[in-house]
Amino acid sequence: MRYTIKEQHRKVIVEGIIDFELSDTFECGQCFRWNREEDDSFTGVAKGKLINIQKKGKQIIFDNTTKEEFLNTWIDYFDLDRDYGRIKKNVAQNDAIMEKAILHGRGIRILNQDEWEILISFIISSNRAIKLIKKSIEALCSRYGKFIGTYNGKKYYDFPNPEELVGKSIEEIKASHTGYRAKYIVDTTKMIMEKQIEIYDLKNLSTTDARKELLRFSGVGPKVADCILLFSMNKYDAFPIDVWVKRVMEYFYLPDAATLKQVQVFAKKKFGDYAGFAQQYLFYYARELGIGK
DNA sequence: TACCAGGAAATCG
DNA sequence: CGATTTCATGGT
Repeated sequence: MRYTIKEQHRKVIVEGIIDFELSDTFECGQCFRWNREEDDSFTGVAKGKLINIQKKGKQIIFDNTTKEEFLNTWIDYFDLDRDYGRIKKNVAQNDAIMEKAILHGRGIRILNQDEWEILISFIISSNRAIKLIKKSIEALCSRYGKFIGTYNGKKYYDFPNPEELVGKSIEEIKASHTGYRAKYIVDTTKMIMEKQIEIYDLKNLSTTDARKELLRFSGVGPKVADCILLFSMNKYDAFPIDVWVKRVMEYFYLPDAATLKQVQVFAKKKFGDYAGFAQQYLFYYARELGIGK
């Protein structure tokens, strides 16, 4: 797929990107640090950079960046060189339910996010509402992350790296409203600093082996491990099962009160190597439908 | 007020 | 082993 790229005054204007909608991509549950502005653009920090993105007709405008950064960083981060048309065709098969879910989330792209940030973010996510997860992560960033810049009068901070978190007490971490997960964050940060697990090498392992390693971290269980694999390691056969996905699978495909194992086996058989994409379409669709409330 | 939230760890049988 | 209970905390 080819697009045209123009640069002017710290703005990069791109035409020709298909299968990419900002709200679908930023609100399908894979990320926590992108926020909608009043003009329906989105502002966020990723890769240590602060940008704002807006869609205007056929154009997508990346503000506060350069053409070089777009080519070197944002194409990869937004997964823009992947053919989502082919993915959607494969996931949809002849399933009317999946076709509806895909239509609703037609503009989803699975971001290539930082392993460490996703590790800590999803440890924080366990058993909490998304609004509160975002609140905790922002508190951690503004407290311990580097100041990146200001946009629309709002200050932005990078996600703190392991060096910036290590040595903080459980009580200090708790000040970011993490509750009992503070201990998991402290312990996991220590494991990273001691190089007990090389988080940035795990993507070179098979999904099964990388998952096994992730499960050694404090606060990482099956669901969080699958999120890390899918959202930061290109492991698209991972299928994270949270309360929403479990409910939507029970609603459409399986008996009520299905076990996690049943859901997992069914998803692997039905979606195979594309399970992660299917999961995102289903999660986003389930939340749209409000299934289970 | 009671219940629930993108679950995991500890404990039980 | 698999199944059940406990764990902070804020929103509704």
